[in-house]
Amino acid sequence: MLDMKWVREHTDEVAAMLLNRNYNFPLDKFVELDALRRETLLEVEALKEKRNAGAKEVGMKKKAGENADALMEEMRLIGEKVKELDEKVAGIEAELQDLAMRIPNRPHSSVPVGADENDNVEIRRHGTPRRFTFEPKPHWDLGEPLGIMDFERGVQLAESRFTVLKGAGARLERALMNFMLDLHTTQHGFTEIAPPILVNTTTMSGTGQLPKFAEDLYRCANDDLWLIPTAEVPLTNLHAGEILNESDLPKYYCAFTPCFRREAGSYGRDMRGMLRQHQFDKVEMVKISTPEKSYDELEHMTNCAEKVLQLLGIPYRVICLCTGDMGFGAAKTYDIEVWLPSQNCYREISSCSNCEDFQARRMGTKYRPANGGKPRFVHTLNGSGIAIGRCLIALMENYQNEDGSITVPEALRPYAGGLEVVK
RNA sequence: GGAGAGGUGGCUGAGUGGUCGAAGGCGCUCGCCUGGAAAGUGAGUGAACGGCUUAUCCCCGUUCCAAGGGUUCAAAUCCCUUCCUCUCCGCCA
Repeated sequence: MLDMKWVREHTDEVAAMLLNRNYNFPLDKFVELDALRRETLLEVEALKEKRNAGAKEVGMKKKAGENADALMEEMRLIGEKVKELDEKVAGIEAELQDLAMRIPNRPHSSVPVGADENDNVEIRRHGTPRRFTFEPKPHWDLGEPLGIMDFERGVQLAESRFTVLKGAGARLERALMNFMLDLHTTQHGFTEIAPPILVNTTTMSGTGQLPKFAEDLYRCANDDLWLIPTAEVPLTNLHAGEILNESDLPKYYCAFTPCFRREAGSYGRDMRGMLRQHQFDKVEMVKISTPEKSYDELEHMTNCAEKVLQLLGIPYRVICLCTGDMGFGAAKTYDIEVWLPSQNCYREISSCSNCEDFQARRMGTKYRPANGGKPRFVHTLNGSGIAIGRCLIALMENYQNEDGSITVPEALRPYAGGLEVVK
């Protein structure tokens, strides 16, 4: 959520920002409603002031043994008017709040302006895609013969976009999880968290998944609970409603969790294999920072995600998303894309974003500056560190051998019981 | 799920209809005291929204004692609903 005052005083800038993001938003209605809110508030507050003074006077008269009937009647009438106006204000505020929650974050000035993914800017590449002496297979043609991936049974147990991992497939999934968690906790200073995977509506709204993106989420119909689409949600909300001390910052959290996404609107895309699943595992990183440090923290967090791929020896590139391709709550986003030989292109495996104070304002997370000033909103960052399912795919495809076996990267072997080759 | 107790400021803890944003204590900030520190001592110490304003300073107003609703001229205090915590019982990985 943006600062309402700022929006009010910078409507031109907001309109331009919405345009850059390809966003359709009724800004005129918002401005109009905001003015009406203040106007009505002024009216009702004046009446309340009168009523408060009157009530006090009634008290004093009664104590003095005087008759206060006329005054009480007058205050009763004011009370009725107040109630009426209070309801009006509440209605306006609810509508205004709902609108405000649907305005996307403002991109940082360093973000390239562009319409879609074609305007994203490549920042750097690492590793050289391997030159195969044979035709590299897609992961589904590797996984099924090896007996480590079962797509049919995934569908049978749930529906399409679910996969069963078996034997070495499941083992590698678990190895990757432990490898990434150990790296981030022991080398990068993150505190490991095991959070709830079901969260309530307030939590889901804090990070911006609600109210706008309910269609993308799985919901528990009998409870006010939703399945998380990423551990960003519980991790970032860990300090919702709190005022932290500056000395407590920055906070580094990471967690392994399954993630659940309905993938509404992606019918037909990446239907084969397990590139795009309704359920997938991920190690997520979250940072809570002061505004001054948040962009340095973004660079560092992106490096932490890259380190995973570097150690596994998988080629990747880092791109900076343009204004039109960025997510709702992000002010700046780096995507990390891994090389997939079967597709002959780079595919997203991690997304690292600085949300600045966008989520903090929704959650109510502030910090008290060390110099004792007023509490300020923190900046929040999140990044995949990294998506495990896609990492498994990338590993399989990049490390495949001509006979269909897969060499396990050395860095992973200690986590896979010494397994060197899956065959 | 059943029975009971309770949810007040950064913490602790008073407050059962009126001048209570809320006593006392702790903590914190500033000052005094001290060679310095402790102890002692004096003062201060919440947030949101709106108005005023060059100003996120002041000042003024409104709101906030788990959340939402109700009663009343007036609610932290009375009533209802929900949520949460604790104790006991039941159930359970």
